[in-house]
Amino acid sequence: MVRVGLTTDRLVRAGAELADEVGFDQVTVSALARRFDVKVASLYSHLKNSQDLKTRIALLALEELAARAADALAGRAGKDALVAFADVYRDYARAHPGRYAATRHPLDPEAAAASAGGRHAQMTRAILRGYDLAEPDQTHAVRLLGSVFHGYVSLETAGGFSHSAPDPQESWTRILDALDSLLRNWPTP
Amino acid sequence: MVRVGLTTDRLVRAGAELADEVGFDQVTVSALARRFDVKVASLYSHLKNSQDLKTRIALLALEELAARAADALAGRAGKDALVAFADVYRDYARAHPGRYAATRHPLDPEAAAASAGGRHAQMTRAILRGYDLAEPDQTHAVRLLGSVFHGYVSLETAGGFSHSAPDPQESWTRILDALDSLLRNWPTP
DNA sequence: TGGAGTTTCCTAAAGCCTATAGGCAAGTAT
DNA sequence: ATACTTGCCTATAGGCTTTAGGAAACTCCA
Repeated sequence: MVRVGLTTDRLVRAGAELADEVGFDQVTVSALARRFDVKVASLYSHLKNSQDLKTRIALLALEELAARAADALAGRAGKDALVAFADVYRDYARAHPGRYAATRHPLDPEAAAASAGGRHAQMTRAILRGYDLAEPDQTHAVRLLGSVFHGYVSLETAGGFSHSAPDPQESWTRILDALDSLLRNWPTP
Repeated sequence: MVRVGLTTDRLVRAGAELADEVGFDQVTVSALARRFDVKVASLYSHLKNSQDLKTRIALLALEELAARAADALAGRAGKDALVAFADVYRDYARAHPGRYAATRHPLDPEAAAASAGGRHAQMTRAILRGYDLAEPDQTHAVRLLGSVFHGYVSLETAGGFSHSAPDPQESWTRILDALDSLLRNWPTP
């Protein structure tokens, strides 16, 4: 009996790769076992169950994304920061569609609390420091930015904009221009 | 042997209800058979397979949503139309989370072509007639609106805004105000 | 009205996935 | 070298999908 050296960490990282290749929904304990050339039951010493695997992949993806976003934000402000931050999301989703899908995986409250989710919100708020928005408008703007980033990336990766002019990159650029303009001229009722 | 009177249509409608109750991902041929108190194999005379069921539920939801949107748009223009249209999406997603999730289900090209997807895009364009946007900015704006609506609704139903002030309804209203303002002052590079 | 034909639902079975229990061997510590 | 722990195994059970083939219920026409 050869020991392959399975660990929870290796399994989760391989699961993330698998997600990018076949889609997050298609990530199964069976497929992962196949990838390590190991029997399925062996994985259950390292993973509680299938749900646990998916949750851990989601947390990994959220961490990765937060790290890239933090990196992109360093030393930038205003529109520069806005665009860099937005690009991180879009680029990550295009390079790692399965991982990105994982970030949309519903987390139970404890997992959510332990996740990088809070950092994402904090970074969005940091971007808004470059604009002049007081509460509660700042929160409204945080929610708007989150919606646009997630919505655009989600529709684009789902193929919603494919095969139709103009180029999605062009729309993305112009939408970020528009958001910048909107944040500088946020309407008060 | 009692005949229950299964038809593709009844199955799809029941599948949509099931989706709203247990989530679109949990819709299975087995669960549907259970609901009709019928053996699983019996459904395969009416449905090609599990994928077929999900696709049909997606098409049903897209139709319903398009019908409601068309209704909301009738006799409205400008911001009035924008808000009414957006509310249709949000209200539909909150009332029918499973069906809404179904509308995000990837469709193969033929199904997509036969779907109400095109009408949704057309209606978004119709809203923009109340604003002064020439191509390609109109398309950029269509994509922005689609992203915001889908993104916000998706994050909200995923619980992203729950248990945090301010009220999501308030953010929604202010975001629509902001979009209206943005569309009236669309920046040109 | 009484088949003939069609439709609807059934049983049976195979394949894949999740999950648990219990066992043996490879590594580790004394 | 022996005892302990850990890692991966076999075996098993239950659920979902899908196909094949059969029998009962409905329909339609002579």
